[in-house]
Amino acid sequence: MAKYEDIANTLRTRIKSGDYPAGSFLPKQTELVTEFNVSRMTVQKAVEVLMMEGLVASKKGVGTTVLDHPFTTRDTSTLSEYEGLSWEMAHGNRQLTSQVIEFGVEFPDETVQEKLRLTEEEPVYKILRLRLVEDQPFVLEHTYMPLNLVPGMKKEILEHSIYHYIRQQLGLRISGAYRTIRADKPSDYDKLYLQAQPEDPILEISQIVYQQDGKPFEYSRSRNRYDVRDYSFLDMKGS
Amino acid sequence: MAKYEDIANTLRTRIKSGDYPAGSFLPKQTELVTEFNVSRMTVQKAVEVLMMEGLVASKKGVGTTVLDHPFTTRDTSTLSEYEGLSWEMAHGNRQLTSQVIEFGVEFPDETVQEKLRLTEEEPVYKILRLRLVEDQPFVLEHTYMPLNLVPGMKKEILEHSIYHYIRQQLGLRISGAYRTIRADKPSDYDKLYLQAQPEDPILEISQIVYQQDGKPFEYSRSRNRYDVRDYSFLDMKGS
DNA sequence: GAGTGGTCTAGACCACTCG
DNA sequence: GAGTGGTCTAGACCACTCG
Repeated sequence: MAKYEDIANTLRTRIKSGDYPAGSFLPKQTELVTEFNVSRMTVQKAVEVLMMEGLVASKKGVGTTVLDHPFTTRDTSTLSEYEGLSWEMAHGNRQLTSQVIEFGVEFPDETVQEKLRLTEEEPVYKILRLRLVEDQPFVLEHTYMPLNLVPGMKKEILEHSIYHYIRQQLGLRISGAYRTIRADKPSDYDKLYLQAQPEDPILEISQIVYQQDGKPFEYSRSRNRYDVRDYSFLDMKGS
Repeated sequence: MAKYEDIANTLRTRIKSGDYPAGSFLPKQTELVTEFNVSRMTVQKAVEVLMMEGLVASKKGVGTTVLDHPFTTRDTSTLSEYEGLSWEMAHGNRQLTSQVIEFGVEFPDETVQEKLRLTEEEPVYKILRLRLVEDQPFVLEHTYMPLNLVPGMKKEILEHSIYHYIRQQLGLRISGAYRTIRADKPSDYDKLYLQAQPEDPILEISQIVYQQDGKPFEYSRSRNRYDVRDYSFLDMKGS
């Protein structure tokens, strides 16, 4: 653990515990330098972390203020779609089960070729999973992954967490995801598996997930019942 | 303009122009030090900017790779909702018009009190605007702003860009926004103004926008026709 | 003018990856 | 062992804000 991460953690704890209340100033950088016995550059790196999280904001010539965003008081876990639902649910104490509806290998159609940057001869897994929370239909996930990047996929894995397998077994590292969110009318699949009525909207979150080297390794469309899911996030302006 | 910003701009240009093709390595940090005649810390700050933008990724002991994300080749303008639609449209060469349906002052209800952190005695503007693109209904925006933070709002301003006024005239600085995206059934308003059919889903993007000092100054719900709008963004993992 | 945060330097040590 | 990026130091100068 780097020093600046340590310091950021300490400061974050103090903010969340009310030690540095919202609206007050953080101690001056020179004070933090003496408290933690580090150079000012290191203090600044720590403060930058908190700025990225939306906890504080600095003004030249004035100081660094503790903000009062929703995220200051609420759970800090930015819901990351690619962490997988398993993670999300485990932390919410709700029981998630997965039902594998389709699992096969095929050559990608044009859309999948484009999203995953494959040729038509590079096969992909095609996966359709229904995810249930407390036995209620929650999300229908259409997933495509290139065989060569994610070898050894099994139905058993799909029934638990794909991401656990990808990270722990394959050692794949994720750099980020490109997401598109839209509203849609229910498809026949949605009506069947999500028990959506014809007039029930669907919230679709599609994403392309990238490895650290920039190669896309997952393209998925998550179709959510409109009444059980929204998507929230904090969008901080660059410094 | 800081040195590291200059360097980041130069490197970004080289990446987009194909000078540093996707998949290749960026020059080593020591090489960049000699080229730009700066210290390595400054080079690193520049590279960090590009990492945040999803253009490159570094690996210890290896080097910094140029990635091949959608954003590497496409327009880099991350659509920021709080920039206002006016900006977005001006850059897409599509004509945006605004129709003010409601504009008044009222005491906030409980929801608005909570979102904007106001007491029930602090009045807010209530604004309902229909925004049309090429004369087609596009978004219906319900907006609330506290009077004391945004004084002097006029109907004339609403017909153009609220954000231009807030930034240029009032000098307000924005730190970020908290957004929630969901799908919904059309309301009576949506049916009337967006010409939504009863079975047409609505994509709702609601946001609370914060000033630099952490005070919320706008709460809005943008109701979009499902067939003309989606919401895309790049979610990069923290370093 | 005094104090603040933002940037920058010229070094240093380290963990990591590769052959 | 040689090379890489990540972190850190102890200084320095600056633009900005405030009284």
